[in-house]
Amino acid sequence: MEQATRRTTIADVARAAGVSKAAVSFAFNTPERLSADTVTRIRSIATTLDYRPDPVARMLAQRRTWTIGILTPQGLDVIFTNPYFGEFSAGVATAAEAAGLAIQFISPLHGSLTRAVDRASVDGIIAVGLGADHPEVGQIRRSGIPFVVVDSTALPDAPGVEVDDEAGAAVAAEHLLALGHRDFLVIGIEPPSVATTMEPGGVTARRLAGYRAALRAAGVELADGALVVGPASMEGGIVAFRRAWASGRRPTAVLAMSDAMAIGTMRAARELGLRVPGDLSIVGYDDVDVAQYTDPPLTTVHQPIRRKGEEAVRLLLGGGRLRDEGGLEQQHLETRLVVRGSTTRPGGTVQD
Amino acid sequence: MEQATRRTTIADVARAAGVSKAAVSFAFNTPERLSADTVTRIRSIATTLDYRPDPVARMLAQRRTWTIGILTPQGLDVIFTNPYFGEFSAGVATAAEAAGLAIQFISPLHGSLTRAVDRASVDGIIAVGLGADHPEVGQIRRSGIPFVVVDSTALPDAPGVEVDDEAGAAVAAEHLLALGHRDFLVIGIEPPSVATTMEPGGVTARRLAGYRAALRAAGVELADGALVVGPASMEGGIVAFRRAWASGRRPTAVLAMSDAMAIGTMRAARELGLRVPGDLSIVGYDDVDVAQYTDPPLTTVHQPIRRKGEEAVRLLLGGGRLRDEGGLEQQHLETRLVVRGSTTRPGGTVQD
DNA sequence: TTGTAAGCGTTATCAG
DNA sequence: CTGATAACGCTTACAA
Repeated sequence: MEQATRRTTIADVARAAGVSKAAVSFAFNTPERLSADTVTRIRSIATTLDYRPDPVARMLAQRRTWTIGILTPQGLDVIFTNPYFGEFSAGVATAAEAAGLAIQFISPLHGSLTRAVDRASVDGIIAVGLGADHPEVGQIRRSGIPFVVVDSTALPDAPGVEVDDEAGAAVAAEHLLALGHRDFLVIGIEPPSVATTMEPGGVTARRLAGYRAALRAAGVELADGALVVGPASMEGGIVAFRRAWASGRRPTAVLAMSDAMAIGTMRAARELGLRVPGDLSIVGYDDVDVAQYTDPPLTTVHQPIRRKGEEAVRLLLGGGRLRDEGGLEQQHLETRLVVRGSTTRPGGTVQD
Repeated sequence: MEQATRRTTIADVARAAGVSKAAVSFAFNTPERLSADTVTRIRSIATTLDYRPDPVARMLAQRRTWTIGILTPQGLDVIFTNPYFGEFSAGVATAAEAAGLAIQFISPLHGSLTRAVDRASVDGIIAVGLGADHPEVGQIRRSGIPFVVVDSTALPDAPGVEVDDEAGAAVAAEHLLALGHRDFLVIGIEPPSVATTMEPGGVTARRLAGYRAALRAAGVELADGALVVGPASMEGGIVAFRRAWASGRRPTAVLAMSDAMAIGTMRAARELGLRVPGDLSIVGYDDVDVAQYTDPPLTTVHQPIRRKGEEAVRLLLGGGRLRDEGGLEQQHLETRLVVRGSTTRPGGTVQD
């Protein structure tokens, strides 16, 4: 990966045009400061010489990279294949592009997120799903780079965009309860650092609290072993459900904390001879695109994933709308239940 | 997005340690060139001052960005939500991370890919799905940045990684033919630039050629209007199938050029009251992760998506294994048919 | 309207 | 073995 020929620099153009480097710079960045024909002359020469300003030199001089970073504790390989992240990133990308900003993913480098943060050259950071236990936020704070957290109510002292995870979870449980279900299995998300699965403030803990609250209000308790966790992937859903089944659990409904896991559960259940939703009702979380395409289509808790990304960028750029007394900008987005075909009453027949 | 306090520079550390900037640099990059205790002293002072080398300054001085770019003609919003791209990117990311390289997505900026290429600061580029009509490859060539093309047999004079699209397509068609199908609908991919859908050398053209070859060998011709195209998404699949249906086509089997479109087709068919595969057999292309999770699981042409990404990085880094007489490094990967549940004989009963 | 020159924070060259 | 000093390519006061 070696450069072949030296590329044209601003000095080359300046020399060829018989002007100073500053003039060339002006010709592109602030043409109004130059006479019209100097501009055209310089530009035409630049074109001839195939001059393109070196982005790195420009970044150094301006001390701006025109790039925002998306920071996640997961590896890039899981990020890129996870539909939730995909839609979130799409949201970030849309807003970033509109602002002329590039985006860079900051993900553990050789196992170290800290190192990755140091090596990243960005003007701002959007941190996704960072638990309170992650030292990186301190690191970022110290570095003075503006940042916004997403899905991290565990960090109430940082600007961020959130969704009411607990309420969303409660509505999901209430739906199942209303259908008559009493015997549940909840499938939770295991964060990258296994030790912190139940970390207070984590998504898993928040959603679990929501499920529990709704259940309790209906006088039902979650049985022992009625919570299994795994990675937030379809495979993770399969494994989790099989494990629960193997350990003897026979729920009539499952509350999955992500659509991917719900889809995995659907398959695992089917392989076990269960019909969905006839023998087993399933509700997911997120409402990613694929949720509409499963068979049956997935009942799930919708959250505005793309908008989360867009709002995060807006906040980072200083356009936050909400600002509480502490000067903290936070954006709270709504969730809602989308009832599709994967839920029915216990022992109910398959409906369309 | 403004920096708060000025960050510690190498000069600060040098001053505090009473050494030159060069010494500080050595302490981190080539410690063996310094006496052991100078190194420890400098490092400890650096830690105290919370010094972290500025990545941009480093890039400028080294004239290396330690970043490779993934170039695509599609917008980031479609890239990030497309499972094929997701898996490909995951492959690139894996290999890049191992080599200590970051990755950057180069996608049309305000509609211009050319501009995006200019603004990207990367050491090498992996161009995905670039047609021969894209002027960007000329641009990149001229810039002297090393590059590799993927999915672009249209550019035989560039190093690249390919898959035998035609053969894969042929096998898919043969499978359906062997089951007894004679009436087909093929659902093709419409590239970002609509005008070039049938551009010679494009994926659509290549796969279509494969389908046709197999069909012809069996003495069947594709009827008029038996090819519909759309964007490579689930939604695109829905729309395409509905359009074909509306125009009166009643195939017994569909050959979809992407799994996403196959999944969309599956749903559209179901909504039209067709059973899959009973009334309609469907075979996809790619074998993305979700293909295993549809109901029925999707019969599809497998291609090693992640490996394509990994090989592309390897090629870019100069580790290509194949090298033809022209010194051109190319990697040809295999496809294979994966028969799952979405295909059966015409009018056949649903099988498990 | 245009030119000069001082950064920006590193790494690399080359004396000492 | 160590340390000045000059790049690196651009932007931006400040002068002219």
